[in-house]
Amino acid sequence: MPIDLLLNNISKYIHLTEEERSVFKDYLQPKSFKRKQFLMHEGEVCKYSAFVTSGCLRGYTVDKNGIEHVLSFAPPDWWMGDMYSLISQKPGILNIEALEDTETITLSKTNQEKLYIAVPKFERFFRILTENSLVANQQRIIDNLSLTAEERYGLFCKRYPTLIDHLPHKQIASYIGVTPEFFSRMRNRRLH
Amino acid sequence: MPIDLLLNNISKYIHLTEEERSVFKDYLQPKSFKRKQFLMHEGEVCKYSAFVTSGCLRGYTVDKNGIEHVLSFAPPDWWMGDMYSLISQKPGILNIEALEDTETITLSKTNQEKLYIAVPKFERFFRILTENSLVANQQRIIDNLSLTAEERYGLFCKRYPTLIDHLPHKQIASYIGVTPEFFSRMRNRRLH
DNA sequence: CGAGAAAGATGATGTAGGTTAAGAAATGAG
DNA sequence: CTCATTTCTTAACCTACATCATCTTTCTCG
Repeated sequence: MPIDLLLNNISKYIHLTEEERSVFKDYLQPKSFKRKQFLMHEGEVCKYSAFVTSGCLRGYTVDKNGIEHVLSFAPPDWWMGDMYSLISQKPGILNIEALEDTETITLSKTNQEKLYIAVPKFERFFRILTENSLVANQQRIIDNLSLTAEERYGLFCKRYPTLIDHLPHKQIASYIGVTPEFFSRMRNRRLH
Repeated sequence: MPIDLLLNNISKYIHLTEEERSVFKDYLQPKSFKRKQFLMHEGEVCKYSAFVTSGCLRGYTVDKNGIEHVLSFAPPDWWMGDMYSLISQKPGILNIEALEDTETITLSKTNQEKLYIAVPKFERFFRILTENSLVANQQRIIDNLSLTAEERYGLFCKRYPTLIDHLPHKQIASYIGVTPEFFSRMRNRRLH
């Protein structure tokens, strides 16, 4: 059951009673996306966060030259959303697209707020989730400031081994912050 | 009173009773730092977060070539800490230093945990704080991926006008991700 | 399974920003 | 106030990575 993946994930941080679990479930809604389908486009207000149970999502921006920049991937067991738009309820900056057929469990912004009131423990859960995400983002900033592209690629391979042979190279290149051409050259160098 | 700055800050996100406010105060400890004094060095476990009421702090890492990279500044009304170390209680990666004589109100990790239990509302406060911080960090990643150094400098000026004529140029250069030499050239170009 | 599209590789050339070095200006401890 | 230290500027040269163009390989969806 996909929802077990989510409940299991949550149980790492907070303990839920059977009652609370059932309240929580009522607030959720499963959503499926076909490859290349979008969860949201920039300029729209983000209305829910999505927990991936199978497949993979990517969130990216498009710069003034039309070049895409990947902010994050969401393989199974990860949450995805346009954080900025979710919390401000203003038009978002991210495009979120399914890289392959993807199953998610979504929690709408309104239900999330209801959940905080019905089961305050979830304040804690999402606080911890956000803290972890913040730390990962801070580390990425430091990496971007202090490492070469090649070193960042090495780190990516180490940190996300499952993603490496799963994603198109150009997506990884974009996440790391180089062009597909340079990425190709880097990889060739690595194989001596 | 410095603590009013903090209470005022908090009241933007949650409402506290007189009772709760007083519990909160009991968990706090004021700490002063002289210019160039360190709150923590990398490799130490971070034991508290600091809310700045006057002065300014900076958090930075040192790369393998000995070059410093500024992750964040904390002027008055901002929190500072090594998030990674605070939540994991493992040796931290940041050096946190006072850029000038600085007054802070600190909340130890242990008191923060007690606070969550004594006044659960603070789960919400710190969740929101962390969410905002996450959004700012995501934006910085996007900026680093998609803008030139000159554009990032422009943004910095717009977003942190008070910091601009307050901080040594080399610190801003480091935050933006360029060398002091290039920063100097950029600034000259701007003045035509 | 086959055609069209997308992804990847490779070479030639361009450029944003780094490095090194040295002098000028600002700053702060005594 | 002053000298030592740190910060800032300028200039010549260098390199990691981008761009552009072309070709090959791999998908994908009818």
